[in-house]
Amino acid sequence: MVGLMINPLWLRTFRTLVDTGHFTKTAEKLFMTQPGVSQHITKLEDACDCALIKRDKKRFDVTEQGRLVYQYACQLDKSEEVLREQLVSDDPYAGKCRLACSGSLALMLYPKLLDLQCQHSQLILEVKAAPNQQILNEVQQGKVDIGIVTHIPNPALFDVETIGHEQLCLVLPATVNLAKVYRSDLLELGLISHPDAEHYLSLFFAQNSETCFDELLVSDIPVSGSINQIGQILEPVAKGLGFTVLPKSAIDSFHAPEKIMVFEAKTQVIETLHLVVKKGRNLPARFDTVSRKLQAHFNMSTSGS
Amino acid sequence: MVGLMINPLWLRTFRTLVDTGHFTKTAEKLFMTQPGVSQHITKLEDACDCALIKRDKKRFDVTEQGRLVYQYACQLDKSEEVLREQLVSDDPYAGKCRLACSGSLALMLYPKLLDLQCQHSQLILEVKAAPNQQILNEVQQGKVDIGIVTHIPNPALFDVETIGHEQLCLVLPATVNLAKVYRSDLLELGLISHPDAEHYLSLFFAQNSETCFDELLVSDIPVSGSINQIGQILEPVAKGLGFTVLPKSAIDSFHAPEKIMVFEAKTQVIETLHLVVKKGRNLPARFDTVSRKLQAHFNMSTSGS
DNA sequence: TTAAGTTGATAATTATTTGTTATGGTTGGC
DNA sequence: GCCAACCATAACAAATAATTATCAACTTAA
Repeated sequence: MVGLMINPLWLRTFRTLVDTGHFTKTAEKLFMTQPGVSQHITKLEDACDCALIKRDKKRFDVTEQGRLVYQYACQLDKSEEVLREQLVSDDPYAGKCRLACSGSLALMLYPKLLDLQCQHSQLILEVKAAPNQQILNEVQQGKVDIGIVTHIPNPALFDVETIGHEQLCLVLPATVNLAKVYRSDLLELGLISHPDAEHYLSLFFAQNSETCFDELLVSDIPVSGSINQIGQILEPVAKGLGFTVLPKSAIDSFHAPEKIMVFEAKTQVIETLHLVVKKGRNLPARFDTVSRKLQAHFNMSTSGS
Repeated sequence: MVGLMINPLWLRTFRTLVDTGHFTKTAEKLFMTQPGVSQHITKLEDACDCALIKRDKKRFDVTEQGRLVYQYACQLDKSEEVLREQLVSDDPYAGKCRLACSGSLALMLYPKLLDLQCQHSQLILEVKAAPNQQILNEVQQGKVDIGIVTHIPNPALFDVETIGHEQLCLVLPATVNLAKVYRSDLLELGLISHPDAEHYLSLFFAQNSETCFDELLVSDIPVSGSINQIGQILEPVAKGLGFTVLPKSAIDSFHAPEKIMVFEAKTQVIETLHLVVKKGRNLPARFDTVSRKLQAHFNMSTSGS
């Protein structure tokens, strides 16, 4: 490791030295004395470990390395200016937005968000599919900026806002083909599990406990398969290997709907979606843009269905 | 203007602080004391004129601005590393090469040099067409790295190397169509001038003084037009508006050769091409690459014709 | 709840760095 | 050849940075 770091002050001096071609004029321009300029150049040359100018009598030529350093100095200047601009301006259409949500939501939302990114190419969207608890953790740790979860978290740690609803459906293989589904059917088939399966299922049972699934516990159901890729969850179901629970939106996009059967529950199981942000964090303007886009989506889909 | 400049040392501290999440650990890692870390962060925040971390009891969260500055720090780190690499390595296939030569040479050489750039995309070629004297000036001032000129300049100021030859030709409108051209013809037509026309013409007269152009002086010839774009010089000649002198290579590429007539002089007028570099400047390796390419071109064209 | 042990902020002091003045050696113009 | 301009070096003063010492707030464990 080299002891010296390149000091931007030296770079500024070097830059004006190259521009003016005179040590004395550089000193004047930068409101410093001539020996100061000499010293800055010496320091910079030490830090770069090479000659930046070739001193020839009274004149000097910029060396090859000097040119590179000059270029670097210009670039640095520019970068810092850009940074300063970024620091003060809160551009609603530029910057990175990191969102975490369930796989099924990601499937729905990412295309919408990419539309937004197409309109504003400076707006970078990063969507991560994760189970509820992980979303909360990552929001808390600052690994993502906003999360969408299905139950209201600790209000001491998060700022929460409701943004939409999702209907949960029980999906079985089409081969089952029953008018009514009993607990024995589920126990026989087994669950095709996924990151949110247990949570969804417990909601389902809770709201339908007095119909066909009397007193069924999630822990009673054997797991007959598992996959954490939203697009593939229904594959084993279509093959008759088990059942699962998923939001309606995720089922609608399945490529072979004739091979699965969606069970119509007595009472619809609706899950509320909450936008969560780490408590006390005031997000920059671009998150409003994204948030508005999300809300537009959910308003449209609820009024549309 | 903001008083404080962003110090890379503060940035390094900030970066490790964000990475570790602890002031104390940062201090250990950077072989400094804990108050030093605190001070660096404070300084950096002052320089950025905004909070970079949000102190919450013992923990802290990186603010939006903090993220930007962190990103900036990483970028800076990378840049400096790249610079240091560039400073030590003398890559024969990367960097900028600025060449100045006559317009006709540029016409010939630039495509060849672009071939080189296609092979090595890091090698940036900048070719500038200029008259002889300007080339020498710019080489001297360091505005271009190498020049190609047609007469040997002051050896105290330049390092010179011969790299090739060019035949000069007198070009007249095809309508003239004479077996022999006399001084009166030239005086009547007038010269279509271009940056090197006077120089070329004086060479021509000097070597053919005892044939048809007895004692003709360049200053005697009226100028009937002028253009500094090599590709367009022959247009007025083709239209019968005047004559000019050009290197053979430039004439060969004219789109309407039937409208012009190249005068066959008694003694061929050959001009020697010299590669010039500012005296004492030792060029980096990439100039060897370019120089070799140039030499290959001239060797090929002389052996080929 | 309290006591011990961390952790980060602040103040005071010391060390280092930076910038200035003073000075001298070359160079180039007249 | 002399004078003025220019840059380098040295010595010193000013400013800055790092350290030690200390304190307050929180965490953990008894």
